[in-house]
Amino acid sequence: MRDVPYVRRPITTNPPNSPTARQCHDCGARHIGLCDALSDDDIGFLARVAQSVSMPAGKSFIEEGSPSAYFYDINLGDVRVHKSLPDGRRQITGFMGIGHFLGLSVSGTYAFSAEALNDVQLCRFDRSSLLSVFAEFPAIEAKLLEVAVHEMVIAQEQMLLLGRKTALERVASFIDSWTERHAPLSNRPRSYAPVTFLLPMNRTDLADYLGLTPETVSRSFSQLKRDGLINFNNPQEISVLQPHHIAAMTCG
Amino acid sequence: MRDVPYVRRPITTNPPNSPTARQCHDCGARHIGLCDALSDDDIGFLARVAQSVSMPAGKSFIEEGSPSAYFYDINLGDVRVHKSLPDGRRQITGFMGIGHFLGLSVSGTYAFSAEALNDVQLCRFDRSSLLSVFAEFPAIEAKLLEVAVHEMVIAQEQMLLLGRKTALERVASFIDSWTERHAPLSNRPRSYAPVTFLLPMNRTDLADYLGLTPETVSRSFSQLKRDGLINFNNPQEISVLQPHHIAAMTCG
DNA sequence: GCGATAAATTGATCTGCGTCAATGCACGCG
DNA sequence: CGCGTGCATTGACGCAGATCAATTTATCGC
Repeated sequence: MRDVPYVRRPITTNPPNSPTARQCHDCGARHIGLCDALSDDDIGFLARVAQSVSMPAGKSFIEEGSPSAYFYDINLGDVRVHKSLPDGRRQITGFMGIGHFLGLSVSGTYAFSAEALNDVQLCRFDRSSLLSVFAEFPAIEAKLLEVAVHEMVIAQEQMLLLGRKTALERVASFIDSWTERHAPLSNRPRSYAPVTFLLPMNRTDLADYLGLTPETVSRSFSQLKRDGLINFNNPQEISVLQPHHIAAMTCG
Repeated sequence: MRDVPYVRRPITTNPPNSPTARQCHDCGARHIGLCDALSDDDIGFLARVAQSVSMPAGKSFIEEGSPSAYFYDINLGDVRVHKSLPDGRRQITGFMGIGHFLGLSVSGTYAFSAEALNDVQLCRFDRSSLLSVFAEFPAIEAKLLEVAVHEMVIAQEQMLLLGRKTALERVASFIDSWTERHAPLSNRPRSYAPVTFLLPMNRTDLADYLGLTPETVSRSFSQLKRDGLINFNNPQEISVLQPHHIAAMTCG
């Protein structure tokens, strides 16, 4: 535990379940998102101040309004982020996967809630540890800014979707972005080849993400099935038969 | 022009209309937003690499999809930021005022357009200048991250509004946030006192911001008038007669 | 494999907001 | 001062998507 190869200065004692540098090297998020900004040498420092925690499917680990004690980086699994109104209406603001960070806060309390969609492994930093990481690695803070700017671009696209797109366009936009997530155009042997993947969220989650009802999401899926653009082997497993047609329906 | 008091190293020659350090000191945004992160001594550096530019009302100065050559900080006036679909549907993602920054980009092209709502003065940095500012003042980059995180919180609130609020709740939310902008609770003699201010945007802009039509915005305003919660001296000048009632209608 | 349970789908109906159209109102200009 | 132009408001009507309800399908424990 103590023999991490590259410790510049002591910050805190190693928490009991802290990952070793080895663990960081093997981490699913090693070359995605934030950690990609660090060299193999520097990654050891991170291992000193990070705690590895896991969450069972369904577990809520960030509560809107509670003190923002921790900062997280997703190592494995999928997470649902949302805001709620007092009467229970819910808006899911994003589905986060491996390499995404969560929990930065200026106000001192979380502005959103987060739940595990499936079994999730997280890299956890407490507030003070995070500050020491920033102090030691300005590259991390710069990378974080870069990521935040990118999140902002995605948020603006989602506002366009929620404010101005039709139900069918919303569903098509969702399918399109998840097709891209699972099979980037650059990686596809033929750009128009069908792609099959699993959706970690249910129809209600999808509705709360797209500003619709579960019924309307289902009807839109059915229409796309009827038109031969997609197919479902089961409600979780979607086959995008005509990715380019779906992309054309997103309206930008 | 050349005798700015605090130059650490030469970066570029001074552009012809660069503000002097004096100008930075007198700037409307000196103690708002980004520049607030700098000391009086350090602000001179900024003056070396910044250009002061002004835009007439209605002028578009950022075009979605064009190369992100510049970064802006608003010194005076109001700006409308939006994204569009190919068929002309528009979503305004924000109305920015003094001290707001605009134009950070990761991809190299702007993800949104921006127009002056009234006569606007901007502090402009080109890409390379901005990088030199970051290198010289890590505090600016840290502050930028803080601001970006805050923007993200606001964006998530807007997604909640667009996805899940009724027309009346959307309009009330807008009035509430602009009441807060013009007369923060902390500054008000009595928290429930009426507040009057000017709206720099028209009903169509408002509709494109709230995901509604101008007619629905107008009808919602009329209902709030009928209920005695607001009044209009003219379509631009709103009096919020019962700020606490309006706040209660935003539903969070 | 077989029932129990929850989720997804489909159908019927309703409604909030959009659409279309007319009127009101303010400001600028000859 | 009156007229024209553009925005805001108000009214009448229609429809996309919500709501309510029934049916089908997937999953899981036994």
